[in-house]
Amino acid sequence: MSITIYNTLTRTLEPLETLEPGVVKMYVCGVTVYDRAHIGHAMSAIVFDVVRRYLEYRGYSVRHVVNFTDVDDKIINRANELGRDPKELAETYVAEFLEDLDALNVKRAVSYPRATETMREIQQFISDLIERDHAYVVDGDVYFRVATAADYGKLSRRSLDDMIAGNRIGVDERKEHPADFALWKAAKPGEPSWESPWGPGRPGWHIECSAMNLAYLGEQIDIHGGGTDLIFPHHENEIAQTESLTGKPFARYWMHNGMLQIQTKLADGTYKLEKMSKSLGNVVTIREFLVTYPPDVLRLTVLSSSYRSPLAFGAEIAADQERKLARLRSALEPPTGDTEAGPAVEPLTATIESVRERFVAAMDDDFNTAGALAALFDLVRAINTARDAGAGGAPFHAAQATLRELTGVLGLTLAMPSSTAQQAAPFIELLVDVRAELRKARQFALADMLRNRLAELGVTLEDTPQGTRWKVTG
RNA sequence: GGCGACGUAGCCAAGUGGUAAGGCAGGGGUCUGCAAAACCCCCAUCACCGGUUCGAAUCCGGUCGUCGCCUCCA
Repeated sequence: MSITIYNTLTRTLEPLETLEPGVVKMYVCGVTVYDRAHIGHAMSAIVFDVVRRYLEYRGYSVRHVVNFTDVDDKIINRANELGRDPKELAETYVAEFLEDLDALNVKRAVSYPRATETMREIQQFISDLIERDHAYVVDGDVYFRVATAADYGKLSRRSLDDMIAGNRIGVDERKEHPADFALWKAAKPGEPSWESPWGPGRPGWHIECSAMNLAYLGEQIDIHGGGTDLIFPHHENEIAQTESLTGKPFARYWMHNGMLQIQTKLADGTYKLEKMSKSLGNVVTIREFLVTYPPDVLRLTVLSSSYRSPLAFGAEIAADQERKLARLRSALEPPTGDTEAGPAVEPLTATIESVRERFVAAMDDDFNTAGALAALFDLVRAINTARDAGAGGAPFHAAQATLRELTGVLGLTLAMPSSTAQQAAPFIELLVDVRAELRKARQFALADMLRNRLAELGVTLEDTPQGTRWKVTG
């Protein structure tokens, strides 16, 4: 069995065949750093983090590159509003975003090139396109000549005729074709600019990704990723630029994640989905999210559905995911017996291998994380059942190790929520001991009061035959 | 208007020709001083209409609905 990937370019599922055996060159479009990143950005990062982790699990070495667009109108406008330097502002958001990714357990890419630090390569790329008549200069701007790009529109399935027909009023008349797009923009007064053969200016958005791919990964790559909103024009234009220059197919597999949407419950009990946008005032930044929920909650939400579909998110969904997480963690509770053979253990041992097979089969099928999770939940049940039956020792721990390993491939930490709990632990244990004495003395009213008060503080007590366990849930 | 994606139980959702995974919520049990957790059992015919087929959630056509994109500059 091999890994199959849904390729937006062909709209089909294709087996993964890398350019170089055992190596996957993967480029994912990052963010324009003009504001704090939101959970939609996080979704995309998580999706491709899981792709990377799984490819690594299957033995590939993944050369993962993610860009930061750090010069752009939105950044300049924002910097002007705040009275700050655009580059300095952008780097602030870069640093914040990288911290967010760490908090979300997203593995860092191999490199994070910035547009402003790839300027020489970008200019070279543009020069080469001009030289080959794929681009032209007008008043210090440089435009890509779309008519010269073979198969322009093949990714987004549009034709140049459609684009002319559907064009809005006010097309720049200096452009040869309405669909021609800027490779280089002449500087306006007060804007950050770089010297170039065409005069001072800055790069267009699309060219930076083409140039970075060429500089960091070469003429051809295996996987190019991003959100579905980038299919047109961004990725379409990247293809036009790169393939016009190299004459070779650019990315073998184009992967696109669906957009995150906000679900809200209406007064009449029904639900509605909306895109997350500033105008609707429903943007949730990663920072805001992490104040309320553990990072695994967002990851589990992403994993629960297909990466290609729109992702619903809201308070109710997050609460569901938290309970799912608790269930996954329940299988990591220690054994209560030590039976290592016989009917208490045999079903568990059999389950381990079948679960791993189902996990791999699901993930091989275009990273079907929801199917993979279903297999893991069956392992959870098998472990809990075996524990109830008295299983322990090596077979039991092997099952738990498998669960940890496979959830780890998905990037879940299964960590308990609080770190402050560590400091409170001695005090909680003191109360648990006192309560144990009360129960022994059959002072149940007082014992229950202790349990209830601790619950209000976010500490849950569970009485088991082996004694009382406590965990932080708040 | 154009291009594309999608519509599976209260919620999230897997499943692309052979009679619906998984999780949450809900109901009933076991266990427990009572709980909690865990375990067992129950809970859908796949937006609608028509067609192809021995057989369709799964293929084709249509209807309704949801979502994304339709370019910076303007």
